[in-house]
Amino acid sequence: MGATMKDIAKRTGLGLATISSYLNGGNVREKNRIKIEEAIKELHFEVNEVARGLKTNRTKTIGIVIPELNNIFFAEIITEAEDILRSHGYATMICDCRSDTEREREAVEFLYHRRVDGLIVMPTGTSDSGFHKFIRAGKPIVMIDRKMKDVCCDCILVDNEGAAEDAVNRLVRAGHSRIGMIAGPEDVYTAKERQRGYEKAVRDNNAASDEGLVARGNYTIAGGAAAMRQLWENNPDMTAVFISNYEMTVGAMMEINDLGIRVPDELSVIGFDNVDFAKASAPRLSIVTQPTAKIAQEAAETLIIKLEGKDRTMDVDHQDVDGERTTVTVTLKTGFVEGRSVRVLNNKV
Amino acid sequence: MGATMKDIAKRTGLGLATISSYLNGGNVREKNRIKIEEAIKELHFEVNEVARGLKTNRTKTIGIVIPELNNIFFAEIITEAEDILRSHGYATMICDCRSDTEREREAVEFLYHRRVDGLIVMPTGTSDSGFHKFIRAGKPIVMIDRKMKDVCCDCILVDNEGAAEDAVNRLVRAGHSRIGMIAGPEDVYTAKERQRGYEKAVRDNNAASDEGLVARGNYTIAGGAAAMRQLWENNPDMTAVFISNYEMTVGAMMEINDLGIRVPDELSVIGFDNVDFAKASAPRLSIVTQPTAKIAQEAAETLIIKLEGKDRTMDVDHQDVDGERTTVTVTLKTGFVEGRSVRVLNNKV
DNA sequence: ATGAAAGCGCTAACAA
DNA sequence: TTGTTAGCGCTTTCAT
Repeated sequence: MGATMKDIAKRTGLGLATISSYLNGGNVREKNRIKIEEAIKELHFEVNEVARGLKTNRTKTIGIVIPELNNIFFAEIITEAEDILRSHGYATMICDCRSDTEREREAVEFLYHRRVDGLIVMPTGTSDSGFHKFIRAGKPIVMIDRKMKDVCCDCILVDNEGAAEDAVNRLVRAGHSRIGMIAGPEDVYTAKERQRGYEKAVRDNNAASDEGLVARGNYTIAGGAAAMRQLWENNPDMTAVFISNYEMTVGAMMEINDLGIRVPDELSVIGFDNVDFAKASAPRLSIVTQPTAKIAQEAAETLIIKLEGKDRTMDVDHQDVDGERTTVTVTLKTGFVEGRSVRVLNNKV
Repeated sequence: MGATMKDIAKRTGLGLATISSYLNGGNVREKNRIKIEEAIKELHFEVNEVARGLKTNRTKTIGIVIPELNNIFFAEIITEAEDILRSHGYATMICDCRSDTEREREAVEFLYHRRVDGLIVMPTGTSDSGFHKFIRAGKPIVMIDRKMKDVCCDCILVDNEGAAEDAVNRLVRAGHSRIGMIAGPEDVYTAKERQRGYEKAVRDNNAASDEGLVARGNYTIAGGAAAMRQLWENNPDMTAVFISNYEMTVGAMMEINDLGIRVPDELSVIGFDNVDFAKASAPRLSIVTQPTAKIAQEAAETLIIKLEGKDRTMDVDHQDVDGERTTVTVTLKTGFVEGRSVRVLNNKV
């Protein structure tokens, strides 16, 4: 179909190596450069990245594995990461595994077959879904949001514990002491951390710490709604609630509306993650926000450095005990957007 | 790194062709089949899709170009499409062009270089962003959501006009006659269609049709908010409003809350697209919904048929005047989710 | 059913 | 700097 380097060589009377050198930024005599450029234009030549990939054993493609693409938190990260990667010449193959461990394993396998150069993963399960294959092949992995003990790779995390602690502290400073929490699944890394932050703040402030004040919502809308109802029914004296992810925030708000609970008069609320949703709620919700753009940026750049710097970074002090390159764990700070969903009960503030 | 077909050949004492035949589902003597399978297992052989792609000139990869990935409507479509494509062995390369025509052109170019087999596009601009290259190369394109006159490809559309008309008719049947609309950008296909539907319904029902009843919100949250304010201030007698996409629905709700407008007592509202948001609003919003899964399914399947059926479908009655394969345009029906945001003013219902 | 060999479009080592 | 040549791992004739 399209013209090949051979065609350019023939057309210009030059050798293949010269064309290749030109295409890869090597030195070519001015005169020849012009000839080549003319030929390229006339023949509509475009490098065949597939052939190049076969030869170099690098596809310039990154695999991304995420739990849910139609989840604003993940989608924002992907958007940004894809943008950065593409600007560096990397294509991204995205696989949505619908929060299913088995699908995650399949996706990793699929991407391995496709010979992607590296992986960005927000792991769903706690077990190795085939990541070791990549590690063994010397292909870098960056994990986002969750950390896995037995996989040696870079991690970009968020200070979930601190975020939850801060949210609860705000409620305490506003005078609340019976504060509920809608927690995520017990087996999810971020959920555990957020719950730990809540518990720490409750403890440190001598706030009420009944078991009944924590309801589990499983990070889903329906779960958030059910948890909200449960909290409300079991804790007549609860004056505030902290909801620990976006989906559950949506679900809780649905339930709050259905139950006719007045926010913040009857119940103060701090939610999670989605500024737009928070603003569109009545009243505007106070929420913890995650630095999605920053996460994506760190992930993409970490990966690119590993990929491009392979030759340079092999000196001794960049290696760890196993002789592998050192891995980095970055923990980013969360933000907070003030709304009108927290009632001030006293003047401690 | 990994084992190649050659290794399998050596190991089994068979020829390359036999291995290839086995891998591609050809006939292989039982005895040899077993030998091959053993060797594959022992050597951890995995087909190199890159090499295969170079040889066959098919990468088994589909490019997807969308305006915004962090837009729930598009994200839902992508999720579903990616799933279907992957189950057929196709990888997807997603490019988010941030609703920018120039970025869209770059993305199409990028994907062309990557030699993707086909394209799924939700076009941002009105001009050909390099699609002709694909058409010329015989690579199929499926357009979603918007149609472009000068690009010959399959289209999966939604009955936007009908959806808007239906929404307004519902308001009319509830007794409203001064109905506002928050419209999208003048140059966007779907926006024009939705506006046409509104206008048709207004006309057919002899409802008020002042120019001032249509405000333009540009499909953004901020735009929706501004448009809502404008409508409210300029139309003291307006009793209902139809908002024609999701982002503007969010923006309008923000503004409605800020202005303290009571829904549906003071203003009836019909929004667009996101069921979760609609349910989490107070009161629950009535909205037009789009069949995202169906759209994705139609798009993915249309593309796969074109791709796999290339040899079979070349008979005469599948060709159009240009000698190209016929193109299909599918128009899907929208749905409607009833909330509590429409006040019934009479008993026409 | 199987083997031998050519070649997809590119890069890279070596020679000139 | 430039040309020659040998593969990268696979599919695909063409024989056998």
